[in-house]
Amino acid sequence: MPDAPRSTSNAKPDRASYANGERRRQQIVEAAIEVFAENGYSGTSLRSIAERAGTSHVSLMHHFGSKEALFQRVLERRLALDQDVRLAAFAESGIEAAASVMMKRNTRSRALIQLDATIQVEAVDPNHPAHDYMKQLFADTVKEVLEQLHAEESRGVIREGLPLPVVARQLGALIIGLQIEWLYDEDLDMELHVLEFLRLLRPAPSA
Amino acid sequence: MPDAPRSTSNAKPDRASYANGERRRQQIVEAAIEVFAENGYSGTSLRSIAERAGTSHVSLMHHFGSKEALFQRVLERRLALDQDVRLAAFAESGIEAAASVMMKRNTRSRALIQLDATIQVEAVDPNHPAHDYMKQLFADTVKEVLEQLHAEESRGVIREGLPLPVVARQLGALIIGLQIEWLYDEDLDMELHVLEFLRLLRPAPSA
DNA sequence: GTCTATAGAGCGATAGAC
DNA sequence: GTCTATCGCTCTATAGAC
Repeated sequence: MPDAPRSTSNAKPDRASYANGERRRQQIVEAAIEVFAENGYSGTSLRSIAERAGTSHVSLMHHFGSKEALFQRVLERRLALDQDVRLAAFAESGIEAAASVMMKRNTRSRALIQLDATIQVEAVDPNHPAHDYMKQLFADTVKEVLEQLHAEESRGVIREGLPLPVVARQLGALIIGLQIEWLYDEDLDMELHVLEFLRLLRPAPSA
Repeated sequence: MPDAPRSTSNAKPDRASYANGERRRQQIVEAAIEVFAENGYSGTSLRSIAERAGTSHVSLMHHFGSKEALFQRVLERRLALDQDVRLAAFAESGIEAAASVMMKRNTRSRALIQLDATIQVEAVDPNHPAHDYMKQLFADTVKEVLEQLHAEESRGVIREGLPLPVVARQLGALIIGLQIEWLYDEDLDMELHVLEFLRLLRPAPSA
């Protein structure tokens, strides 16, 4: 998702305030992430988002057309936000380093974690606007992790003979659960718990 | 919370239909579990519960006084529902058998799993009526599991030198995450994933 | 203990002035 | 692009008849 013509900062506004409209929309999406995270889709009102964004619910309707359309923009933004981190992390550094980077980063953004957790559970309903999105995300994540695990296995970093598809799902589920528990207690060291799990997969318990 | 005078079963109704009122309340709580599970606390209306229970929302107000009071009854019932299983399972059969029983049983009750997942996430908000309840439940669970793990360690069922407090939390988080993923795909074998995790803890990978 | 009626508030969405 | 006003709907909760 390219960044759209941005005529702020140093370039002069090339016509009128189209760029300002874009900036406004981004501010609103940012506020919407927080409020949707805290209250879920059905629990969130346009008025409450508008209040946090410093505008009116009519303005939201003007910019996005409907509550659901705004929510879809939130989902897109959320996906875009971690895809760079994800790609960079998984690239070639191994699953431990990747997990480390990802968990460290997540620890820094409560809104994102809460958004994930809230939507994951709410979107269990097949009629929820994020249901298909979420199903796809689960499937993609397991697939990505599984590929990494296979690579690690052939590199000898993890033990042979493990049921890798099961391990991949375990890792995904572990992260989901840890994030929820972390929302109750931010002192929980998510990175540690993930890394310790990966340690269990290593070849020689030669301690 | 003692069980209030119950004049059902063998004692004759000592006056009129007080016992019927109690049965009615139980039916309503049963319906409420399902609806709260599907829509969360804030997403659920008294009218929708009343509809499923075959009565009116005014009747709910009459029996429970408020939406929040009804919700508290739901939480109590949910806790009572698995405490028997929990005690029986954890008693002395070892953590693998306990996990097996618990995951098998959970697989049979979608409403309970969805209720857990929904409330766990929604109650992250400190103002949520189930926030303290949930925090307590997390803490109790980790403590219970940790005790079991210590027992297993001294019995030699699991490897020595593992960071048991971390393992206990991992197990709790794993189950939370698995239950959420299961809500998207009931073919997911939760029991298998938990048992495979416990296998990782065993002493000799002499396979 | 269940009914109808209603209060009082919040919701998503629309219309039209500026 | 933002404003006020409003529609039609749903919500929790209460009042009072039967």
